[in-house]
Amino acid sequence: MEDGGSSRWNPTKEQISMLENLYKQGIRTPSAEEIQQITARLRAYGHIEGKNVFYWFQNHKARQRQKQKQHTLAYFNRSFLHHHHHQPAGMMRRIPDNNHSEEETMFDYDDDDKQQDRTLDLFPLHPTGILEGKKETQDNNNNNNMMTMMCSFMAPSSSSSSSLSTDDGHGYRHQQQQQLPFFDFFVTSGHGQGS
Amino acid sequence: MEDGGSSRWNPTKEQISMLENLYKQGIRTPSAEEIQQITARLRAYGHIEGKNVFYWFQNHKARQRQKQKQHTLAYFNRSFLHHHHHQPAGMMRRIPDNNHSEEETMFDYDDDDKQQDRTLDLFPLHPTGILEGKKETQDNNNNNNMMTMMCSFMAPSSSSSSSLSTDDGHGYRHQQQQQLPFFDFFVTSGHGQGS
DNA sequence: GCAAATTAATGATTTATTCAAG
DNA sequence: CTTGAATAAATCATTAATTTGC
Repeated sequence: MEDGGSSRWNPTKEQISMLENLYKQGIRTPSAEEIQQITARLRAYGHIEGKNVFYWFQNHKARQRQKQKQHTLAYFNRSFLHHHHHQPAGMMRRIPDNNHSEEETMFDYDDDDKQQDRTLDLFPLHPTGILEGKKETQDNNNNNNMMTMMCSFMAPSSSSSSSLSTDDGHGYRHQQQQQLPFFDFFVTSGHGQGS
Repeated sequence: MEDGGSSRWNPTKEQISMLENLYKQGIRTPSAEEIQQITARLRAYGHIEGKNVFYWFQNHKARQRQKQKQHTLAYFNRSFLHHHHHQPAGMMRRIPDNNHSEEETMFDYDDDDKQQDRTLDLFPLHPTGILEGKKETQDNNNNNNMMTMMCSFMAPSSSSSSSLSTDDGHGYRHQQQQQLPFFDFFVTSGHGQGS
């Protein structure tokens, strides 16, 4: 398959590179808006959707973490095997022979809860000045929260695709692909953010 | 608070009852469309959104499972304490004194992977005949998959709320509530399902 | 009876694990 | 074997039950 009906996103070099940059800059769990903008930017380099960005950060974070864990483990082991517990007092800092330029230095990857800085303008590229007048007036309308957001977009769709009881007459439900979708839901009637 | 600005969904008796019925009928991980319809139905009994239905099934499934595990454990223990390993040859079947009408019988709750039947018309109520002509032509357009679905609804929103680099000028990013949203993403430009 | 204090349920989010395409 | 995609497990947080002292 060329690129058209690929079942899974295949990021381009540029996209990966930019995503990694964002990651290095501290982005871990981008918000809805961030994902939107990131996606918009990366689209210049190839087909991409918001979910891809979302997943990418999920996976990258997780896998960096487990890589980190392994390295820490390895370090401990090696440390013990060679010159047993001669730690120079004060938590060790770095894997001696770790020259990977990708990982954060030992014990230095900030987990989400650690109030990471994220001091960045996400793209060192032409910042299209959009979205300037945004104060932190998050007081009432922090509809950053997806769900809520999505809900105002989708309609109950009473006549789109599959029926609630796709029965086929044999009493069996056709398991289309492998399992059931995912977190597929959303949808609410127009209740807005009443009151 | 009456019901207006509650931060979390508070299901009514009827809603819970109906959800439990659906669960008993075999629903575990409803698809996007199913959630939509379920939500629509349950809305008759009070405010509710798709995500609530989604979460409810997630939680209920998980918690039934762990309840099940505990019961199984309890059974094993009791079994061993009273008449040690005198299993009548052929995996035991049922907890003798288990009269709960809620749980499935021992070892009988079907996990998602077990090609559950789900033979049901979700609501024993007036089945509104909607969505009849639906063949299992899921071959190409199984846009059952949210993500994809959502993506066609939302626009890049280049001027809605927060900026990508909400910098405030101090180089700090305002942590508005407690953490970052959730699985907030979606959004793509109109790429449809162009083959 | 009735609130403040505690505990139990359960709705909502995040993290870990698994599955499968390339 | 890497990694995108999806689900399940663990966790957090808020609301309802329940208890307790008055």
